[in-house]
Amino acid sequence: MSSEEVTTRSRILQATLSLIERGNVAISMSTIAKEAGLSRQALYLTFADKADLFIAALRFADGRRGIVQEQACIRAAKTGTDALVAIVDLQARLSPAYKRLADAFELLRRQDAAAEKAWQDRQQDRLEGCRIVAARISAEGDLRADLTVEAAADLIWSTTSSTVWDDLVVKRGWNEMNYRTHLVELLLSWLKGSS
Amino acid sequence: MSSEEVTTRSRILQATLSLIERGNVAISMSTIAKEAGLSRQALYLTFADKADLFIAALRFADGRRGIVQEQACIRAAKTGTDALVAIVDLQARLSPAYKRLADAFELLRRQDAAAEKAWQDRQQDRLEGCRIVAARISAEGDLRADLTVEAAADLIWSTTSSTVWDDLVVKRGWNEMNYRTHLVELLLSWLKGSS
DNA sequence: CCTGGAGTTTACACCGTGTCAAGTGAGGAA
DNA sequence: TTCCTCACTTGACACGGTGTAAACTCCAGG
Repeated sequence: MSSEEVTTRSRILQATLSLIERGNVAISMSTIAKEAGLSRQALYLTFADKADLFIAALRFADGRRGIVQEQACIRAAKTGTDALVAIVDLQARLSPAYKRLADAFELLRRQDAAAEKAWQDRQQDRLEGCRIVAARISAEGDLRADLTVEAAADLIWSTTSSTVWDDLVVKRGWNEMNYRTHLVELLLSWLKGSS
Repeated sequence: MSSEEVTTRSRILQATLSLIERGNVAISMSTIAKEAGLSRQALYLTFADKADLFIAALRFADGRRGIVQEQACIRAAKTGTDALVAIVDLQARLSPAYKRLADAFELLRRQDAAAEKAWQDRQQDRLEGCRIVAARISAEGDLRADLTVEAAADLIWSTTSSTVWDDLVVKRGWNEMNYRTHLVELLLSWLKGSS
């Protein structure tokens, strides 16, 4: 179970992620096979189908970055407000790579229920993180009285999505600094409420 | 040029939109032809290719709803703040149909430059609307001093996207009322700024 | 009458996915 | 050494999607 072990499986996953991260959008099984130095058929010896391969690639990518560890950092923040900053921060750092993965999954999700589920599970994890932070802010008395923790979590979750990141940073050319400060301001002014 | 005229072209476009709005995601030329009561080849007599057809369908949909008229309503609002409410309101009403169109375009945009451009043009129109509203809010002295009109417009634009609407209303089950009040609060508290 | 336009059928080339059958080659066990 | 097995290769196929082409039908207008 050494993480450095080079199995055929890991070579395929590496090749897949390499293609995804290179921004190559239409990725065929042939392309992946070529990238991994294998025949197209060899992919089907390890993975049931394309969706199966991509789901494995998703988990592989999550494992390679320390997603769990990153999320622990959010939990370790001193206050709920700091945790919110950490969420925005994490999103600013991870979104470039995430966006590519999301794009690669876009086609597959519509056709394959398992791929859709894998993607939703991942979103669910992020939502769970947002919920915890919203609960902390509430517990610390920083949440406007007329907001529920649920509503706060949902809105934090949706505004810190990689789609919004893409709109602002990629499409509108914001730099990372602007993204972080403005998103934190946006959410905090709403959560704490004073107007 | 009667808008009620039933040409082959309009029958094809109707059929296409009907399939898109029915939530049918994988739409093939065969399916459209069947829906329109024509042979698959007939589609190619009117449209160069699938992207061409979908771009026409996009414009057709925009024309059928009075998009231009709707946007005039935003301009007609008494204050910049009212205009912002109108934007959120419009988005709440149009997003269900928009989201379907966006999904149908998702696949095409990656492959066809013209389809990508048509979609971007449309996004650009909405951004332009946000810019005008941001400028009005600024002119009326309601914009926080440390915010530029550009930044305000960008953030209004990205948080009122149909993706955020989908996240909140479809995925998180918000009702229209919640979506509208919370989004307006979110944006106004940030724009006017007091914390 | 006959011509052209709109639409039809049938066929093809090309590509992507997924399956199948037969072959190869290297390493381990007897 | 021989034999077996496992991982992998090659080549073929069915299926479905896009886009092109040729030939046929049908009908209205000159």
